[in-house]
Amino acid sequence: MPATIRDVARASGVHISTVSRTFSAPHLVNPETRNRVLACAEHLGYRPNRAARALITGRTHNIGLIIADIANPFFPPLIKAAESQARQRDYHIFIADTNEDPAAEEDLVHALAKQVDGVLLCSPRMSNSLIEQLSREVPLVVINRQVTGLPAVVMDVGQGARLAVEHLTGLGHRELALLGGPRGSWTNREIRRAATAAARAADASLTVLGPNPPTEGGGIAMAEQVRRTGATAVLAYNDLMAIGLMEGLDSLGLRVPQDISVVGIDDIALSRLTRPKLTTVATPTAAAGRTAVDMLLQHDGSSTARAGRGGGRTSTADDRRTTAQVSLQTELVIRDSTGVGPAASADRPGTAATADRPGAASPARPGPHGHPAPGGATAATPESVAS
Amino acid sequence: MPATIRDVARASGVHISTVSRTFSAPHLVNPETRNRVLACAEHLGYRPNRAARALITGRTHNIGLIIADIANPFFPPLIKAAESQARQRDYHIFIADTNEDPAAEEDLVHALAKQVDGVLLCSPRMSNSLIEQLSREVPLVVINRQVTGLPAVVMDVGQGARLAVEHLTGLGHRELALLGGPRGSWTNREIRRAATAAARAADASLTVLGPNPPTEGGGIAMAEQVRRTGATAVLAYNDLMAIGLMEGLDSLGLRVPQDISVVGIDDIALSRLTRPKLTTVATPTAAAGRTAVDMLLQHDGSSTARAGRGGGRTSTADDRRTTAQVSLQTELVIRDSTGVGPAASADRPGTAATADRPGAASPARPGPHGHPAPGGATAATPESVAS
DNA sequence: ACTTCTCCTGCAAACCTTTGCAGCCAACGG
DNA sequence: CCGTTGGCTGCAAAGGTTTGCAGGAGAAGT
Repeated sequence: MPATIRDVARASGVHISTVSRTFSAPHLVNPETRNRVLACAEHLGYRPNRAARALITGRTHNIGLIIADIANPFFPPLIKAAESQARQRDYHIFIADTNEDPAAEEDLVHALAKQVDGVLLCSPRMSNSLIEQLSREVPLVVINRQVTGLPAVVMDVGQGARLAVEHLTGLGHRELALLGGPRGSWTNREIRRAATAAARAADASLTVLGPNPPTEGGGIAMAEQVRRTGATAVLAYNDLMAIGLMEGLDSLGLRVPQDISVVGIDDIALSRLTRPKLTTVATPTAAAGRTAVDMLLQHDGSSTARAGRGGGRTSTADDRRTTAQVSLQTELVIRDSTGVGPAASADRPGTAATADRPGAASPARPGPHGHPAPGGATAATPESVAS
Repeated sequence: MPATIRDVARASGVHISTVSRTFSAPHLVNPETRNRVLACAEHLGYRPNRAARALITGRTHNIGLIIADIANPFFPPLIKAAESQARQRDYHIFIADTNEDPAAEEDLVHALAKQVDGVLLCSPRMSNSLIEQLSREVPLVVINRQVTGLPAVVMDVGQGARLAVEHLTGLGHRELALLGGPRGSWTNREIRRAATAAARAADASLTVLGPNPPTEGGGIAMAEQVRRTGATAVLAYNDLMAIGLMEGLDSLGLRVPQDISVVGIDDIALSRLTRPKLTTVATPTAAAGRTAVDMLLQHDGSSTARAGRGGGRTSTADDRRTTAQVSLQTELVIRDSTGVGPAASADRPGTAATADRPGAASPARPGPHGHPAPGGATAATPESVAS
């Protein structure tokens, strides 16, 4: 039913190869002929069959995008940007949601491998070894993690976490908590390392809690534990958890930011809409999506466009040919969920760096539970410095 | 580099056609041979090349999914469900974001047409005529709109809007406002029709405002106008607008729900997280995604699975072969953004159905603007009953 | 023993393009 | 006038798979 190259050839009285060239190498065909062919093609509604083309050229003009969880509001802006960038370069995007299920992920990549020219992998929990194996099957670009030998685009959450901690200590907080994310996440490790370092540099203590599921529920569930640490400020693995935490703190009778400050990471759209509005570390998700497709596509020659967008980029490696790592800067956006710490309101006896009684700093309504913190605030765990 | 059918044939000492049959028609090949072939294939890591297969069978096992705006939180759950359902049936999903740009949409469909077996269209503003033209090029299922002759899955927002209005009038509100969505949206028309009818039935007045962009910003911007209508309760086209509206009302000094009640539509995840939590009409987006791929796939024989999921479904048409319309039920979820209306607190003089002075019902702090409403609250516009 | 049937397998065409190679023609230099 | 060049076009192979058709082997029926 749909017109093929042969129909066009017949209609315009030339050989199919001429029609083919009209589309894929226009300079090789006489302008007059070309116009005639073009006219016929237009008239017949002809579009080259990409599958057939792929069969012979080996290039499908498709990109796979594997996402851990589409419904996580962190991802849609990334997807959107990747799709847009891809389309602009005449590529289409296959999308796949793995539901964080490693088995599904492997199947997926295999199934996709033949149909795409490359895959963008955005799946924090997948094992490194599997990724390496996969990368032998199809060009891969990983997002928000680092795998030796593979091109990657990461967001510099370490820097962001440092900024956040500095912001907090600057406000006078000495007892910090870090609401950790899922085990095995590169981002999580990065945040933890940077946060502990920054806390130590500011002579503040930092309790790290986790691992936790990176969801609103994960935040809600940890509210009680956070309170027990006695921290007056907490940095969460992502905005979703931060928001859940605020929710949980609220039902414990703790006010944000008066009693406790909360900062998230990601700056998802939602964070502007909570009350109080969430202070958070903005990650350039859209830029990451664009950059990732650029990296994938620059590898295969075809596209000559030089990657030049997404400001604030720091190329960490040689731009030669392979395994570039692009790190995108983050920034702290201060809204209403952070406020001055206890040290600012009164210069109490006892140096700030030592652990006080939990809750002593906050004049919160008592709340239903009155337990003292079991072990007091623990010091930062410095052993995680090695990547 | 990747193993082809020929490699497997050579390795297992059979003809390629036997290998082919081993995968696509196993019952035609001797079990013994089959196992040998399977073993070789496994060993070589062979996977049938879907492009080559598509070339000859004409079936790509791909589905296109065209979305107006991926970043709109309404869509991700739909995408996720569609992707999952598709994969379960051994289909992959091409995703495309049109940015609400009609020109992009057309290109997209054309480009996709050859690469997919069908397209799910989720793009409220696209013109009907274009859709019809497209449907001649590739099987289409439209979501949340109705195009004569095309299979569709819609969410029954009309019913939801009715429920919402009844909820509001039941609380004693007599002055309602409807914060309309974008022009040309089927959903918008449906809501409007049902809401006006329900308001009339309850003898309440309803002012419809719009069209507006279906975003948070659209809601914020309309806060002042909403207040001018004097309405004590408002139904918004979607949750995003409702949330924006609450934001705007707040900065006007109006409290929700004490001064004014707000209800949204969609029940996006965000709505559980705002303060106050948003009362809203829950639409079964995930079920819609699943159902849509089922409809698309049941058309082409191959899959024999009977569509039987997504409870609460009402089939509006014959299940014969073509142009079925599936309507999914919605339900009202009552949270904290709606409260009793002024009629409940004091039985003022003047029948409820007539327009009072705007703001008279609310003891709000004055706020910066003191204009009386220009035309007072207008009556419902009944001319939009025809679809 | 001969036909008929069933089961399995091989053959080759077909799907729609791309692309290296060769051929044609006109123009041009000598 | 001949040889060369350059611009354009046709030819045919190739890419990986499916599938109608035919053939072969053995079993079953007569």
